Amino acid sequence: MPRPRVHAPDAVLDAAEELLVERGRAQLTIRVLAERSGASNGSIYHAFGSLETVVGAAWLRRARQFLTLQATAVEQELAAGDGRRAVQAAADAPARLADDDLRAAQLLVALQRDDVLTDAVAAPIADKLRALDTTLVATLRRLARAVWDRGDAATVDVVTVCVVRLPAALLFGEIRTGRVHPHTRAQLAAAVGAVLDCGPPH
Amino acid sequence: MPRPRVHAPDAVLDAAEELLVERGRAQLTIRVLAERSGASNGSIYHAFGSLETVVGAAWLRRARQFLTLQATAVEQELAAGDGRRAVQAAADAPARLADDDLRAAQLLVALQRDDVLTDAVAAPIADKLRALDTTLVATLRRLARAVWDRGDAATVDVVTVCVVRLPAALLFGEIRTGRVHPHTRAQLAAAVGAVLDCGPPH
DNA sequence: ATCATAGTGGAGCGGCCGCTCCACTATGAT
DNA sequence: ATCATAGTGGAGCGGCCGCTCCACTATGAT
Repeated sequence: MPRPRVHAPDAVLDAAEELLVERGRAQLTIRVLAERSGASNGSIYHAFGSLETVVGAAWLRRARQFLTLQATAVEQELAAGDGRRAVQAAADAPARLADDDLRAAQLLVALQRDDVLTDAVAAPIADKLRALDTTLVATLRRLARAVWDRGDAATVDVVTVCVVRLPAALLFGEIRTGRVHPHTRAQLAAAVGAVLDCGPPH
Repeated sequence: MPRPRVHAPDAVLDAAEELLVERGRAQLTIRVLAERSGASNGSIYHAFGSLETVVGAAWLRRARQFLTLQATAVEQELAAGDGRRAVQAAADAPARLADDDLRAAQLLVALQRDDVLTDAVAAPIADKLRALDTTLVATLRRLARAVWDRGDAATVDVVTVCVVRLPAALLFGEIRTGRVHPHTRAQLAAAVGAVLDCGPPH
């Protein structure tokens, strides 16, 4: 009964993604997005409600892609029974994503979770973004149990350092420039191993 | 012969520092800075020329403080002849700065070099900021030589990972929240050791 | 043919931004 | 006393922002 869409929402997200990777969040304005995507200001607001919702929805697609890839890699190593290697695989996941789909990795590197999940993100997208936290924490706890037979806060913190902080330090810059060196991945695996060897606080 | 200053430029930098730590760069506007520092819009522009110059000058003070502390720690370990421990000391420098002067560390964590050194920074401050790069690279090369008797790009890159990237990953979040745990410093030392053991690419 | 309605396009509102402009002020030199 | 001048204070300019508003359109149902 209504007029059909002429701008697919996904096409707007694609344009937003390009602009976020090329120019960063601060340069993504509704006017630039309208020009790049071909959709008018009015269409974008009708479909999404706010610019931050567009950013949230674009990020959500890629974060899901990443977590799926990461979970697959983790399950594979856990099936082989090696908790330590599972943590290393989880840490290496951003590098694997960059191999598979550089733009996906570049979007996740351009914008962190807290940059995305702001008050202006519409509830349906915000809820889905928060659901990703639960997924990630579940993976982290699973890894902590695999290494130490414990999934308490202290062990989860150690795994978080290995799987979130160390990859950000070593890989993100190279993903941004488009080339992840094998040597950097080896350094990451070594650093993860060393942090795991420290164990949780006393 | 002229009218004397009623607002010391350092007091404006102090106010800018507070605001940067408390609210971040995006919330630091000339109006907020004028209100907090007590200096008027006109005074601030007369003294600095642009808001980005204020930010640059505030950051410069703290970056110098940090590099001095870091260089002292490095020299001490190099005098003892242990290149590996010198790299670990350099990596630990942000944690030591946080112990000495939390606000200094928080400013450096709130803003990275590239956020500060923009086109709008007045030449005298911009030049001094660029001079810090030279100082840091000299330290990195010195460390590379101490570990491998080489100061080429490949070895300097490894030291950069140890001294710049790993501390950012492990310490910055805790500095932001105001409490650096000893266990985190131990993890950092272990990760630095592991990355050094990898050596430069083949 | 008419109607209800989701979607479209673009003018423009209100607000904040960095910065400019300029009348004015407080000093030391004469 | 007068003057030159570095510094002060604040009004307000021009520009960009996110977002609203609303007349209009293209469709399927009747």
